[in-house]
Amino acid sequence: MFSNSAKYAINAVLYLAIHSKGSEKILARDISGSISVPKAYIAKLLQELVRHDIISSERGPKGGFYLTEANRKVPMIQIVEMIDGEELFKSCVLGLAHCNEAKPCPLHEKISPYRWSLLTALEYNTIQDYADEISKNKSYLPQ
Amino acid sequence: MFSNSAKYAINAVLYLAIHSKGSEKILARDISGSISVPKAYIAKLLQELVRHDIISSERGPKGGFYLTEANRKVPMIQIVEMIDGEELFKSCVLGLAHCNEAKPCPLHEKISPYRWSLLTALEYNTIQDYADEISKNKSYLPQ
DNA sequence: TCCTAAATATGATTTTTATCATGTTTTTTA
DNA sequence: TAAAAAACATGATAAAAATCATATTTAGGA
Ligand code: FES
Ligand code: FES
Repeated sequence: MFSNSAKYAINAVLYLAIHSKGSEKILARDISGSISVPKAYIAKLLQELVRHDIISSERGPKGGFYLTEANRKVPMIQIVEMIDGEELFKSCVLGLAHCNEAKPCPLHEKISPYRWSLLTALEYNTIQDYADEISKNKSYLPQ
Repeated sequence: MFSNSAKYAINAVLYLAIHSKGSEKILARDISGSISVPKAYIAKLLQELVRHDIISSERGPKGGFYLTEANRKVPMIQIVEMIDGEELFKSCVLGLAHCNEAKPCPLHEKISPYRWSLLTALEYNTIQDYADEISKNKSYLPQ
């Protein structure tokens, strides 16, 4: 479904959302440990998330990663699309040029309503929305 | 979702189901051309499908690939599992040890209906079922 | 101002997946 | 019984994804 990188990025961002209150900063090292992804790997992903304005960072001692209010309002889909691209939900599961209502592949009818609802769930729910669910123990993070 | 190999295999098998009536055999070369996958690549996949009793073949001149009645009754899921493995539908999309109803990850609720729809569509429908839909122009194959 | 701790930039390596190639076996047919 | 046409087996190469490494820049604090 998602690439490893996309999974890791989602985990990292949600970890941040839950653990960095206000301007409290979290180190790449700590995120790495908590979500069990090698530091060098997650660091690279975090840097790209910063470049795309999905999370925020500060360098130097006392630096680290954190989320602004604006960051918290970013829809989840942006994390996925940053890494796996926009085609993920738009391409046909069997390889038709584009998923096509008019000339559907054999699996289209069975899956597209559910696929569409997944897409909208990622489009209309923000990082904060998902973090809230975790805080309320309605869902859990890996580890 | 599926690997390229799995997509190709599904396409190849459905092509076979539609074009090989009875004991009529289809060449790897023809399948390759029709579904736009390099011959050497699809040939390798076809051979593995034969080894798993999902399709049938005969060597030599007048040889080729075809489907027995038994082959036509094989559920689609077998093609996918042969190639992408059984974990595809059982593993958590965010990396929890296993997809878990009791302790779900933040995306579980959103994604489960999609995955479930895909899984059941593949488990409860046979190769022939899908071929019939295509023959009745209710769905189409790539290209 | 200098040292240190952090992110950042960049690129190298490894692993996996996708693709290509080539020789071997089987079977039909002349 | 020889030639040809097909699948089959095996492995080589290429491309992409995942992982690791290292030098640079920035900012805080002594
Ligand atoms: S998923 Fe194949 S056409 Fe929509
Ligand atoms: S728990 Fe993550 S997909 Fe079910």
